[in-house]
Amino acid sequence: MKLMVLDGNSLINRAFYGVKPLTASDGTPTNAVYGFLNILFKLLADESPDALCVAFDMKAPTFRHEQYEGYKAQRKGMPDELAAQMPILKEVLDAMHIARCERAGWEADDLLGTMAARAGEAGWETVVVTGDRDSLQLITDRVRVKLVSTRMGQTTTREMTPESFYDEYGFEPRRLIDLKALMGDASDNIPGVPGIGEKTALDLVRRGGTLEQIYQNLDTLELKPAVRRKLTEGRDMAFLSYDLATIRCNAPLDFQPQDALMQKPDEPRLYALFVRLEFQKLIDKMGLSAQGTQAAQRPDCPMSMVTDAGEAGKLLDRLRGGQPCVVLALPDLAGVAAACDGQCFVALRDSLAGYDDFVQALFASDIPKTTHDWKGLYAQLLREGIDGQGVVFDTCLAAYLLDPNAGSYALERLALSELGYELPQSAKFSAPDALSPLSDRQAALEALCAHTSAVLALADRQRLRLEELGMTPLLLEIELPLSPVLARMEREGMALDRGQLEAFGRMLTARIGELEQEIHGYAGEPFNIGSTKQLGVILFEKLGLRVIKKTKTGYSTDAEVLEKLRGSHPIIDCILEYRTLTKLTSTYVDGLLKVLGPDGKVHTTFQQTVTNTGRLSSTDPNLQNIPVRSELGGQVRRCFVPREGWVYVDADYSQIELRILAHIANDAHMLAAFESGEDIHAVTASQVFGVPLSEVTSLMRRRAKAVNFGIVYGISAFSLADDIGVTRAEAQQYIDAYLQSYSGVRDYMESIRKKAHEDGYVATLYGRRRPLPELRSSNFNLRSFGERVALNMPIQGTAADIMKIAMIAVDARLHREKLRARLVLQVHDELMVEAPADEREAVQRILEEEMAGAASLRVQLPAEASWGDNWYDAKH
DNA sequence: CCAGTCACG
DNA sequence: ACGTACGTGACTGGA
Repeated sequence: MKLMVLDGNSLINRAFYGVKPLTASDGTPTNAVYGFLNILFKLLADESPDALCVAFDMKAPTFRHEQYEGYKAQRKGMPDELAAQMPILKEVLDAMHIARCERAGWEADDLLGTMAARAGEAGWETVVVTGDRDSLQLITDRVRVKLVSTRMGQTTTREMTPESFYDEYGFEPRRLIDLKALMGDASDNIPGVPGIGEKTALDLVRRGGTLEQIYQNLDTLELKPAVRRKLTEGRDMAFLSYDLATIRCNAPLDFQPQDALMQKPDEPRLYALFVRLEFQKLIDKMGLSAQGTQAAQRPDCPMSMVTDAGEAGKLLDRLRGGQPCVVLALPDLAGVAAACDGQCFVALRDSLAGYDDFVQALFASDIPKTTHDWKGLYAQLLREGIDGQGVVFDTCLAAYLLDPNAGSYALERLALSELGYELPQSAKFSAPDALSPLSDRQAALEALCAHTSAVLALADRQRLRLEELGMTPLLLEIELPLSPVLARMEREGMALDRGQLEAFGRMLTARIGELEQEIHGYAGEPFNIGSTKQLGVILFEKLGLRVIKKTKTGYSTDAEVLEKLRGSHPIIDCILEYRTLTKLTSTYVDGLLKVLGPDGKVHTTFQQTVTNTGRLSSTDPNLQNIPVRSELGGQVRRCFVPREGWVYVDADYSQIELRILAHIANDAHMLAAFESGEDIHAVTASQVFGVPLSEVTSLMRRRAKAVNFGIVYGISAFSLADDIGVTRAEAQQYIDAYLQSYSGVRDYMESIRKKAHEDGYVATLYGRRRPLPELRSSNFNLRSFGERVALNMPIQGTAADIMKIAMIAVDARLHREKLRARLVLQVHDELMVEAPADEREAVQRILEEEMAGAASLRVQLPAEASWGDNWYDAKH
């Protein structure tokens, strides 16, 4: 039988510092509880113990060792955000029916030791879980200790047994007490022997054994005189420290391991708790539901079926000019639901004569409508040949604007977190067979109505919030009008020359085969080159190459490492080429062929609610990362071809991010540099290196370019040095010189940091926000990350806003001028249009004008258009 | 399902 | 003294 005991304080501490700040909507911090539970679930999965108990420290009314008053007196109090989560964790554990253990005046590790001892007497084995190395002294044949550490949300546990302990320390676990008695422990306020540090203490314990023995043999042990003197003088301290360091296994517990047997959780109670804490992932994972709880009641929403043309007409009249109604559609537009005034009307294609007319009148009109995922609905309408209009609000886009960090905007989730009630799964009505005669049609329609009315309630709340935050224009003038543009781009797609791509693939495959032979030859054995684990063994163990960098799981073999190993073995060049080629085949050749449709085109999906900065992203396939930087990679772009007689017209912004930085920082020098039309990196080089523009070398320019990038990303000397291969001091000099020249940028960097700390968020020129809970973290790394983001997001985000404005304008102008040309792609600072050859010049002009004209800043935002018969040529 | 790697801006 | 650049998505191998 197996007992698992957890050090609650230690683990929640690790979780708090290791998991990025999370709060429920009401501001309750939840990250530590969340992190703790994740650790707990992982442990349960790994160990499946028969019994489980979590121990907590409890402050003693008086100090435990009054002889030494300093003890624990100065241990730093925990931060408020952590303290607030302790009672929550205990509540969760209670709801999970997990035993807890605390005793006034006893620390968690004493309780762990005591429980482990009792379990041992009862013939059980014990797994002690903690983040604290002190507990390693508890290790015996029956007691293992798992050491947990968490960083950046990743939890790693290391298991320590008597053997592994000995391997690491060179003595038995119990001797850890003697070690600490000698060297002390600042974090636990154990004084130790003054003047004895880790090195000496380790040596003493390895050679001398217990503290007792060391002092008995003080005269015979071979010791430096100074050490002998310190030991003699520090004798009292040593024995006091020994007591302090000893985990006491005699806490007054009447504990038997059977008392802590695993039990089923109180599901309704746990569900309610998790809803309050907004732990949707855990709710899903544990399959919890509201059964029997009093979650907020979903308001009733009476459903009426629209079954004849007369009713349909009356409904349309009622909707015209009224408050915006919520519209949701079934797959293939098999039915639509429209909700207003707490009522839900449903029309189905198979039960309403004149359904198509009704749908047309509803959607291709200015009847004011609210949607949830307007891009998706617009695409559905397009497939039916309807040009959707009149959408004045979208709860999915609004939720994204209100919290771009949230990750998912599924209605079920939003209803739970914003409205406090549970919604039936949308699969109930959106599954392919939801309306088939075999299914519960009534249930499906009721679920649809429930969703519709949730959108109605959600929209009311979001409207106010957006207004308060000044983001209404962002929704109404940018995101909402962009959705149809994106939907049409996706539908348009881009044609691929299948034959050419396949031929390229065959060429790559042939070469990959050769390389594989060669690599296996060098290695002296066949192995899987794609496995970093196997590759690491070959390179660093068999061939004995230098280890440059490690990952948390083993040797690093990334391109940067291999680049440094170049020349030390011919296998390296082969591996680099192998990597490049396999990447090309698997991701680009095979990957694109896999999603190439029967129409000979790939149709990407533009994600409008994914990034934290306001950019778009592209999936299935991702067309925003098609190779361009390498010659060979360019072959893939050559396979993207417009239809016969058409061309691709491509335009990109020149240095949009640096220009936006110049504007936001209002930096006179940088503005002047752009005004002059000179090459910005060269100008920067001239400033940083203090040479006339004409004497800037290509090396200087390259370094200055890296500085410019660094500034936009929230620079540090360390990373810059790493990037351009100079010393850290040199990199710092460059940065200093840069900030001296561009003092406006320097001031901006200072003021945006300050403002971000004060406000807890940053924003773009157009008011798009990114909350930065990281800035309130007591974790240095997280906080630094927050500060870099604070610098970068306004720049990257403003560029994204401007590009979106340009897309809407380009699209509108192509239509207005009755051109056949259509937008097909956006790659952050680049737009591509497919145009009939005779529209080419007009389209070039439109792209350049609308992109440059999308914003008026203190700098121009020039865009340059070019064209070609394939994507590669269009860009050059 | 995660880690490592690498493609893009 | 910390450990480092911002934003994405797809593929592979291996728990």
